[in-house]
Amino acid sequence: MKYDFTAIENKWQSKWLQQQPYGAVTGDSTREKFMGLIEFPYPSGQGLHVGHARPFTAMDIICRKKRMEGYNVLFPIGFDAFGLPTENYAIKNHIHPAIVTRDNIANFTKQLHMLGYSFDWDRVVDTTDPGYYKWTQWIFLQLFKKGLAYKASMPVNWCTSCKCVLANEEVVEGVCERCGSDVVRKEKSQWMLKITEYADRLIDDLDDLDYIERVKIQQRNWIGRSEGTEVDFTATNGDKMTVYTTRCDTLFGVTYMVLSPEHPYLKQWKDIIENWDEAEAYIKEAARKSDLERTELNKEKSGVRLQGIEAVHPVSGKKLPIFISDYVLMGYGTGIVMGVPGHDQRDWDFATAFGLPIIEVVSGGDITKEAFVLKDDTGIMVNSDFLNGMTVKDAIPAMKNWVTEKGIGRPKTNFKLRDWVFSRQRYWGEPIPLVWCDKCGWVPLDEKELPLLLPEVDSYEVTDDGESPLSKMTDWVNTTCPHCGGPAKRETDTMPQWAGSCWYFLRYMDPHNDQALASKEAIDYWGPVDWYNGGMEHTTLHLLYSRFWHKFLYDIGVVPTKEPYAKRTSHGMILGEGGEKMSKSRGNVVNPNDIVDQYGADTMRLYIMFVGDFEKAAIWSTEAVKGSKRFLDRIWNFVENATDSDEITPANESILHKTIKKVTQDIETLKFNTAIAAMMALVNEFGSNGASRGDLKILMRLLSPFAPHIAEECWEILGGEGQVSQQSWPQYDESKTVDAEVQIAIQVNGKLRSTATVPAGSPDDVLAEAAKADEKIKKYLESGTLVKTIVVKGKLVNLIIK
RNA sequence: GCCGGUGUGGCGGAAUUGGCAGACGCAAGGGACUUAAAAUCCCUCGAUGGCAACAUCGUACCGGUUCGAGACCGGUCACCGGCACCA
Repeated sequence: MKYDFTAIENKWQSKWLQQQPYGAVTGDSTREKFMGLIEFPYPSGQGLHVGHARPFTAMDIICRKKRMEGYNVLFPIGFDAFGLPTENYAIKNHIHPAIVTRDNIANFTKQLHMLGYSFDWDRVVDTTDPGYYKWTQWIFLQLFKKGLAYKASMPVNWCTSCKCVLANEEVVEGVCERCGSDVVRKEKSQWMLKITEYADRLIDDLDDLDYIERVKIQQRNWIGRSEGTEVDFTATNGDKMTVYTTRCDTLFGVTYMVLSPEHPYLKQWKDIIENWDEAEAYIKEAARKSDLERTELNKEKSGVRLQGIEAVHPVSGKKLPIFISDYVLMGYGTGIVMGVPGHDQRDWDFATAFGLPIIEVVSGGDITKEAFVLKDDTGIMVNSDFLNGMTVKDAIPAMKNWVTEKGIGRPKTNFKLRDWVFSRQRYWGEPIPLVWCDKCGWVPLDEKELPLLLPEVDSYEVTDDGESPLSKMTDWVNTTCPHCGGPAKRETDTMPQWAGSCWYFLRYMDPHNDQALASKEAIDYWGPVDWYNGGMEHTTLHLLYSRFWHKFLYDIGVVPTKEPYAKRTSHGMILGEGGEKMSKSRGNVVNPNDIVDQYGADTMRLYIMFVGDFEKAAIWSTEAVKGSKRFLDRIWNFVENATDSDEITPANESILHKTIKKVTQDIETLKFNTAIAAMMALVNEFGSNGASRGDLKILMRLLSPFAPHIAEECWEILGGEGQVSQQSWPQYDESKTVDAEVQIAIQVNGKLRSTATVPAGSPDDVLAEAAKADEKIKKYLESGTLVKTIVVKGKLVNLIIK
């Protein structure tokens, strides 16, 4: 009989649908718990693609193995369903986004069943379900009550096409991450979350986490902690001009000061600044430029020197010219920079462009050619008063202490991380549960009022002035103040797509709870997530945001752990046949449905894991899928013709133990490709030795996490008890993984000249003798003198002959 | 520019972390079975030379350490990802 994958897969999938065998049991103290997490998908209209199948299959394999090892496994799935594509589709087709979402989720669910994933289907979450976003809103209210959510008017990233603000993390190379349109700075009043308050903890707590190193590095770089010094300069009108510097040792090298064009001093100084027209024109020009233009022009330094005001050096008392220039960012440090052209290349470029003096305060470079920027802190201070003769390394703390004692400065830590712009001018997101009252200011809704439901609107389109579609719903907007009962207006912006995913793993632990986001017992039992695998692209977005929210929930006593995820790994992308990213426009997208139709889900699963190193990008090849199918065909054939014995075939014993060992270890280290290769090698060996039912039953247990349907079917054919997925994970006996005889390499002067077979565990001198006795080696021995013999146990003998 | 990562047959990729380079698979070639094809099974498959046993070369490039280097060290190049005027 042929391997009829369609019939087999349908049979087992409908059985699983009925039995729901993968339910997790909260509170089971008889077994160790394991929570394996994948990033829940955004249910797009295109459905599941092979890019999902890779991480999903991987975690499914891990969880299936953990179950067989006796763990109480929670492997949940859900849908991160708020977001722009759904809203845009809804606008275009005049369908409510909730209906679009429902249909897409139904399609995804079907596809996930089709691939045989062992999710706990009783715990599905949907971020757009009011029963879910009630708690997203609840967490937001707690953030608000603790002062971590605030509304501020500031220059924000504005996508010209989405007509919506973007978080810093959503701007990639000056354009919108989602649509690729230009991003400009726009002054807008926005809800912000104080993630910066957690910056230190977000960095420091990484040390104890089992995250792959590149994730930690990327988060550290993104948060960008820098230790430096603030120094107070003064303006001639008496205003304090505080700067931030990491090189306070160069204080005597300052020849000018620069303000960011957005600096509030500029408006204050309007009447003092004699060339205000010129300054104002520059400020306006800077505001008009998109981020892209601003960085593209970074070779040519531009700026305006302010007339009528100067700065005073805090030590020398010298007058210094003040400039405005867009190379100084308002969002970092103090928005004012001390210009040290001798030792900072940007300052050097600026000073050169404006003909400003360049003073050398660290010797060792040629400051007439370029700034001398130290990398190893070993330069010697010159022209620097009491610092002269010191190394830079010593001068930095010396100056830091000195300015602190004099009261003109202080140590300061800065971060690149900015607060999180949290509001979006969009319909399809969680409503922000706050109202504005002219008397009371921003007032939170009573928690009993949650969820604050999204109202029905006539149009989902943003207004041209960039207001949320909700702003037009006057019935909804106009409300009463929960505090004073007077007239009030609701916030009409919604939360960003990232909100719902910040805490979804907690909801999985207790998804039907209507009293709390999850019960304490459930959180205590399941948390933290034992293993979270996801894409690198979320490292400085979702992963960082959810660590932030979790730390906040820890602070208010909702969760017992500081960190949400104990372990984080990451998979590589699946590229199209030509080695390029899969995309609709390139037409190289592979639809898993087609592969399943043609070869079956088990082949699909096997291939996506066999395609290459899980952590690296891999190129899809529909041609190569056949190899995985052939492997399953061969297994099917062996099962149908199994030798009539439940014993292990002696000739297969050693390779069986080796394969168990290899597969067991490789799953833990994400080496699925070599685990499958090992099983293929085993089946090749069956080709020479034949395979008994006993041999094949072991293979089925190893195979079942990878290819669960065929493994169940074969288990049944082989007369196994129950289902193979309910069996224990096979154990290997180390002593049986060793062959009786091993082949060793014989080298002469480091070059392979022969091989020999010796009994396993032979002592060194036996190996040496075997090597010397080898027929092929004799001529080398005769050609010179043996001066040294190197023996590596069980591996090789190297004869040094001169 | 800065921070990561990668570079191995025609292709995807292995290599116990310093010990037989190319496991496993795809493609290709040859053979068996078949009226034929597909499927399946068997063999070959880094390069060069040789009838052959075998020899020489070979893991991006140059150099080094070592009895021995794909792996370690120094330098160079290429590609991929992230950040990018962060003072």
